[in-house]
Amino acid sequence: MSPRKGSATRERILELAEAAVLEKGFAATSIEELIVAAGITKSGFFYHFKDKGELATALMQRYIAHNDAVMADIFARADELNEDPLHGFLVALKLFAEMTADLPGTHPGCLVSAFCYQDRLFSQEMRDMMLEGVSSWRKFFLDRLTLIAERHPPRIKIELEALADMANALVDGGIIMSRIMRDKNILPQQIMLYRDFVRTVFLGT
Amino acid sequence: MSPRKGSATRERILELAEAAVLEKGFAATSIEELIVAAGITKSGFFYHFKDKGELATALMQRYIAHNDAVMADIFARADELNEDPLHGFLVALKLFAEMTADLPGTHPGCLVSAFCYQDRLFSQEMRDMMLEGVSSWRKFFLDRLTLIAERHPPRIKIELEALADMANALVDGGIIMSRIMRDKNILPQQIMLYRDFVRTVFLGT
DNA sequence: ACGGCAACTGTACCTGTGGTACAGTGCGGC
DNA sequence: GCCGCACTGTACCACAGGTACAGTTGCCGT
Repeated sequence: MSPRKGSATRERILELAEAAVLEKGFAATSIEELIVAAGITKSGFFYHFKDKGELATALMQRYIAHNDAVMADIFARADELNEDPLHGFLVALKLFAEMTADLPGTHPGCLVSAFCYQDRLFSQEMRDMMLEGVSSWRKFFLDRLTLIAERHPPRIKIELEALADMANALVDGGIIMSRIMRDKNILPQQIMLYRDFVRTVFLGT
Repeated sequence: MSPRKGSATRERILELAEAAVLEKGFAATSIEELIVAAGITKSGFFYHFKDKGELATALMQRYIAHNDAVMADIFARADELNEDPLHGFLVALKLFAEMTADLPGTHPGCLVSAFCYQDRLFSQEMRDMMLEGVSSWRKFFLDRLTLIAERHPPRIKIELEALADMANALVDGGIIMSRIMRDKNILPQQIMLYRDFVRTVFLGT
């Protein structure tokens, strides 16, 4: 998208904006504060983004790409150490839980959750991106669960699609709970509970 | 037309506001549109709420109270039919899942989730109310799970507090997934999955 | 060395939303 | 008949988002 040598400014704005949006919400994040923090002018901002909606779109694009990369990395590391897809999955979930537990404060938040209750503020493109992102995460988990189910027949009747969605739901829900209860342990705890459930489904109690 | 004392208007504003806020977000809901829909003037609005923040607070108060009532009702109905606390819990979860499945469209949404990513917009009072509400839901589930664990020793090592939080996380996460995927079945599915997990924890596979 | 273009700055001005201030009004109950 | 609740009407303000557009700066290829 930027064929030229980089506008580091654009990236800096996105970085600042993501932190601000996750901390206090999109509407409460003013362009004014972003340009002050980034050390540019209003004109400079609108040079990079034609309006606030375009900032949101860019933010989501970046977020989904980054998230995909982090996920892929965790699962790759876990799989290196494991033959069995189930054990690889369980290790990955543990790594993920540890990663979120090791964050200095509570998890910064999920942009998708942050935007989903205000999506009328944004374009259709935004909604499609969110759908795309979540669908790809679902597919990622579903593929993995399907592979696992081949080797380890589920001990209870279960929809693998729903079990895949559960990971997403529990992470987003866990972040929300962490924020509201001001307790950073809730998210890693919920991830470990999901892990317990998956293990139980495929290995029994 | 019996516009008795006590302001029906205030309630009408809250009703309209809740629907609008859940549909498109708090920031995207203007006072202007609310007063047009409610058939009052701006002055009328500010007679009832000193500012938009107070509307938010009233909205949350109402939401939590309503939610508590619905929950209490479901569990009361489920318990009427069951001696065993576990079976009562499982029946209640099924009733809850059916209730959400029977909604005409997707679930209208959870105000707590909707507000949690923009809580800097609101007062400390707001954040305390949300904490209070979620804490009481946690306690509600935890008390129940504790009762269950006395009769049915858990088959796997598990923190009952985390299992209680899981219900909240999964509902909020499930609603978010339903919205993003535009699939009203995800929420009831996730509730049933939680039910499967609880059953498995206390009864085994 | 020079022209061109990306990446800005500066100034001016407009709109919508939230919010304040306060005087006035209709009507139901005592 | 008059008190006061639940409003209406008018006027006015601040600020965020946004438009418009002319000007500036510095790196890049030729």
